[in-house]
Order: sequence, then structure tokens, then C-alpha cells
Amino acid sequence: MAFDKEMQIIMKGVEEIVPKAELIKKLEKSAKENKPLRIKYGIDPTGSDVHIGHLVPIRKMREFQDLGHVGVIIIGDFTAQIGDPTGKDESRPPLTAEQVKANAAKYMEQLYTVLDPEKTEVRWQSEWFGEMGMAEVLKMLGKFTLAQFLAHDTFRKRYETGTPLGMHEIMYPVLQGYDSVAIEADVELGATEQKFNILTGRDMQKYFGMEEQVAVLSPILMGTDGVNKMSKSLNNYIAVFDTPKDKYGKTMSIPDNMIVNYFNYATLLSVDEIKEIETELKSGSNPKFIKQRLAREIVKMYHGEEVAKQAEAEFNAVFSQGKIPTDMPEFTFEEDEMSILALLTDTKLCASGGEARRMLKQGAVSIDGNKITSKDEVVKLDGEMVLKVGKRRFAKLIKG
RNA sequence: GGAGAGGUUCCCGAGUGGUCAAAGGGAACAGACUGUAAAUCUGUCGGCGGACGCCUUCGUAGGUUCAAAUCCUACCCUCUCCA
Repeated sequence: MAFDKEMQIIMKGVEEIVPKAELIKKLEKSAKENKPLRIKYGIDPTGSDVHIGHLVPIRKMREFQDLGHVGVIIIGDFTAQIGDPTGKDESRPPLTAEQVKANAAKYMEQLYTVLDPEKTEVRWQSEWFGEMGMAEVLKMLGKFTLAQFLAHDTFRKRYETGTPLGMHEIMYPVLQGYDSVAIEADVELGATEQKFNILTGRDMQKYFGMEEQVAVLSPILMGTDGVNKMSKSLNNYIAVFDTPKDKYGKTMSIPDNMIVNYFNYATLLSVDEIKEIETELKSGSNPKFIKQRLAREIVKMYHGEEVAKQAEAEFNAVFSQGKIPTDMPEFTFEEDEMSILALLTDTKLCASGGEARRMLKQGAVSIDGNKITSKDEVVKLDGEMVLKVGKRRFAKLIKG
């Protein structure tokens, strides 16, 4: 069969392609007419922090680009500016055009760590929705029924559990679907949870007499807790903007049974290499070392080999050998001596005096390796000293 | 428009006049154990002060009371059923 090689690349680390046969046809046609396919991926510019879970489909887009196709990033500025009229979610107030622009710029900066800018097209939703009239909107909506949407799990669940569900949220798949029409998408990328929305895009294209897009669905990357999907709100994510040290440390904190999963979806290793790792794991070698390799790979992708090695050395020093990290926040004090409570709160290592007292009682506090348990301890400041709370909170105290 | 249910500390959720900073669970944090983790066990989990105390908190704003998350009034919001 033709396009075996292409399909192999495309299918790597992909959960599902619907329908696969159409994709092959599109590849054939693209080659014959010498016309690149248009690969769509939509982002929501409500925030600007991209985590490595987002990058799973983005990496797929890069692979398409390397095969000569065009990546089209849709910025959902239209919906972001409308916001949530029910006001139930205070964390998502309507954004101003400026905010959306700023978010989008930051977002793209992060995506370009993976994407090829030469083959990336950035489109704004408002380009087409900004002009659209009510008549057109209604026509579009008439294509779908409520039952269709309630068949969708997330809608049904929210409906059944009595969680507020705004009309605009129900429209979301319709809007996203129209994006595919507007940019004439051949393929839409997304996580499996996007299946419904992406398939709605197919219906929409068909309705507009267009060739339907193919859905290429990536698996959902689990968060560092190993239980929930990676998401910002659960604080179980590894961000593109995280420091190398944090990326390394966060990777090391994932449960062992997630190691292979991460290799598959968060690194660039080949299928064969990952298979090797899998057998090595099964043979009973210490997962720690394999996880370290994973952490190294992840850091390497964003910061290069050198930095990855440094992050590893640092991690080993701090956690395995209990040494102090090379860099930490520094605080200069003029005083000759200070109470331990004041130091803990002034350095923000503890949020309140109460917390500071608790940490002391629990034996979590030390200065230069000497444990301090008394609330009344007065510390004589002299030269540089390292204040430590728990395993990972450090501050350098400097006598000014 | 009508009828009913409801809005509690990061989340879920108990609490219907004082014994409530508010049960229980989850998350989080600390300690032990480890491989850095997970699991497990122990502890902490609004703020200030050594406990006793004080301040802020139970949708919002007022009110009743010696005393309110709990009662009253108005308002805002959510859900369900009927139309």
C-alpha cells in the first residue's frame, strides 16, 4: 500500500483516526495534486500557560509539517471574549481583546518550541464569526438537535448532575465545527475528549458541501498525580515554561506505572526504543533509573542535553543526597539576629505564623542542616545560611 | 409566570439559636518508611497570640437576640417540576 511510511508516522502515539481510509485518500490526493493538507488545531486563549499535555497533538502537527503539510492554529478569541454569561465560573471572566491577544502571543511562543513556523498558519476565530449574522447562525444551529448534544457525555453529565450548563457552551461544538469550514481543514487534531467536537466539524463541512476532515485523536496525557488528566486547575502539570529543575522534579514525582505512558506521549523516542524500555522495566530493574531517563528526555526536548544533565545532577544532589540546591531565593537582613518565626514568614517559606509554628513542631525546619524545633529560637545571622522547610522549600539568608 | 429544593471553610459534604473555626471524606502540607515516588502509618490543615483568649469566615445587604451558619426581611445566583 502506498503511504505506508507516512501512515506509520502519523499513527504513532495516536489513539484513533476516524475514518482512517479517508486520511489515506487525502494523502494520495495531496501528493498527486502537490497540495499540502491543512491540519487544524484549536486553542483557547483564556490562559497562557501551556503544559506538555497540550503538546501531544501539537507534536503530531509537527510531524504532519515534516511530511510537508500545513498546520493551522485556530485562536478561539471570539468565544473567549464573550466569556461565561452565567457568571458561575469566576475564574473565567470575559477577556478583553488585549488580554486575548497577549495570551495568544504567549501561547504561540510556547507552541513554536515544537512547531515549524514556516509551515504554521495562525487564524483568529473572529475573522469569520465577527461578521456573521444571526440568520446564518440560526441556519447552522438548525442542523443539530438537542438530543444529539445530550448524547455527548460531558453535556449529559452536567445536565444530570444539575450543574449549570450555558447555552453558549452547548454551542461550542457548533462554533468549533464551523472553524473547520472557515479554514477548509483536512485533518483536525485533538485529544480523544475532543472527538465529539471534531466530528461535529465533519457534519458541518458536509453541510457546507465540503470534503470532510479526518479526526486524528491523541490520547489524554495523565497528570503527574497519575490519576487525573493533566490540567492546570488540578496543578498536576508540567508546563513548557517550567524551569528545567521543575520539569525534572515533576517528572520524577509521577507514579511508576505512568513511566511508559509518558515515554510514549511526552518524548520523541521511537516506538522501538520505548519497547526496549518496557522490557527493561519488566525485567525488574530499578524504575528510578528509567524514570530518570524519562525526566532527562523531557528536559532535553525543551532545553537541550547539557541542561538536562545539570538538572539531573542537581536533583540527585538535593533529593538523593539531601544537599542544598545551587540556586534559591536570597534574602538579605541587616539585623544581627532574628526569631525563627520572623525568618520563616519573611522569606515566605511559611504563609503564616501559624504554619511556621506547625512546621517547627513537626520537625520540618532546619538551618544549615541543624534541625530547629523551638518556636522561641533566635537565629544569629552571620554570612550566608540556608533555611530549609520540608523537603523542597529553601531560602538563603544573607547578613547585610 | 407558578410550585419546590438549594447556595457552608481549596473541593465534595454534614450542621437548623449557644457545647461551631464549624462533623466526615478528598486535596494539600509535615514526619516516618522508601528509590525521588506510589502505597501505608502518624500529625497538621482561617489569622494573630505559648493553651484559656481575640479577630475574620458559612451567597449579598440589613434586622431580631445577651448570643446566629442556624430565626426574620430584601436582594443576587443555581437546580428540579409545571406552563
